[in-house]
Amino acid sequence: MRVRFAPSPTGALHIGGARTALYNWLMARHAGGTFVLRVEDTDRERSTPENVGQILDALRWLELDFDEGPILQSERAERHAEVLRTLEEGGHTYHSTATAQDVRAYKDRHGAEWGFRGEPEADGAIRLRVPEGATVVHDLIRGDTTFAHEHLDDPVIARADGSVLYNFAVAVDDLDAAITHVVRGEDHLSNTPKQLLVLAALGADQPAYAHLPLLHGPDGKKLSKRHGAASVQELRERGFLPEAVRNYLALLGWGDTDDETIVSTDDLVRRFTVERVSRNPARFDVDKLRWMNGRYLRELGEEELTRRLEAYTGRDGLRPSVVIAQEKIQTLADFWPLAGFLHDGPADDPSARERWLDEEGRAALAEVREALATLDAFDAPSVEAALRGVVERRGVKAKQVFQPVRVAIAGTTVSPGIWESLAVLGRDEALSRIDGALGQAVRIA
RNA sequence: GCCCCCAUGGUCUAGCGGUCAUGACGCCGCCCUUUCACGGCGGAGAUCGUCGGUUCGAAUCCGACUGGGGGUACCA
Repeated sequence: MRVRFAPSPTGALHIGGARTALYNWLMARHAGGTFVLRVEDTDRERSTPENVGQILDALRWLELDFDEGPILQSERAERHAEVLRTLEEGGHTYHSTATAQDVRAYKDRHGAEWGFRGEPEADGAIRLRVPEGATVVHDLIRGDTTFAHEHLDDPVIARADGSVLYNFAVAVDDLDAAITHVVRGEDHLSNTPKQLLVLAALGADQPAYAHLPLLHGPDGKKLSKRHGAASVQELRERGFLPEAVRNYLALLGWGDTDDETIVSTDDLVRRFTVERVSRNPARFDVDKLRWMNGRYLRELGEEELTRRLEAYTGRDGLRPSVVIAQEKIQTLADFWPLAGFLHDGPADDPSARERWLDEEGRAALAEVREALATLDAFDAPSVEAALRGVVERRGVKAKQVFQPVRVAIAGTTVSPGIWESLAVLGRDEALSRIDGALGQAVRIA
């Protein structure tokens, strides 16, 4: 099996493209085949080297390694010209100066359902002669789809200057790369007969096809940069893990008879078959990805999670705070807002201070300060015992004591466990923050 | 307009002629509990887009319609 991923570098790699890449990669790894990367950069206006770099970057981050390529379509111009000549010599093409308007006029005359047939001219663009009959696309996901040739326009396969167009180039490139399975988005289904016609004119065998349903945004509209985390780049910035993204994307449009939702990449490779890909378009649901990402995050283990968090935040010495914060975050991006106070001091949340550092709260806080100052060991169990002692002595609800302490050291009402946090801070820092809160609160009051 | 694809709770998905229609996210409740989470338990939520047909029996097969999507470029 030889499959390929053939993005056009007209922007960042979006999750739709990422999923297509993933499915191709899974197929190749499942079958022990070859995964080829080809860059379709023949769009002279929109393709840029920076975009090519972005795509390679995205694939690297997703850990979808390719075995051959990247093949640049733009570097195959000579070969394309050669094949074009073969087609001309075989009488499969003709020159035509007919424009889009001419095609429309033709349909006005003959009926909208009839494909355009031009008259051969001395020069102009090159059109492929569509023969009589029909072309059947045998799709691994959708079954057979028949396209009657009479509805198909004679497609332009090369410009007047000889530069070739997409439907011609893909066919030739897939043929030359000996691609056995063409797996791509459903937006290509309607163009497949044109490519099949090129192959037929060349007398070549056709590869197997599989057209994946398209991905939509959360609002059901087409996915774009405007809607949610649409690009791979953005997913990375928002703190998602590549392994979670692979799992999520694999299940977005593919299902097993098995009910498992968390499926490791190894298992995906083992179980994935393109025949089981769904025919329905799917919506990208960030909430489900977040949930899944949290699952993966916690499975990483403290050491590895710390490594990733340090790489993500660019900070060192995070291990202790990672340990106490890990069960409360779903993405790498969630970490700092939750646990940053352990490193950079309390956050500033006036409404939290107002709510918890009132007279009552300050009194509790002062008593906590006493208890903590005289503690022998300053570890989580000891701190907990001390705080609970204060609760008991004051005869109040636990939160009447704990929340003021939380606000004092974190600045907000949301944080990791309170005694774990105190222990991570250490006695000196903890007392100093409590003192700070007491002083500050007094000034406010 | 023309050609093509698709249709199971809000979202993803199982189902392949006979099930109380599966599981997950999300949502609600309870438990756990120092906040928020995590975890556990339970719940609400689907006339299987509509209509017709085939059949003793249709989510499952056929057709029409409706809705959504894609293509229709000298873009990819």
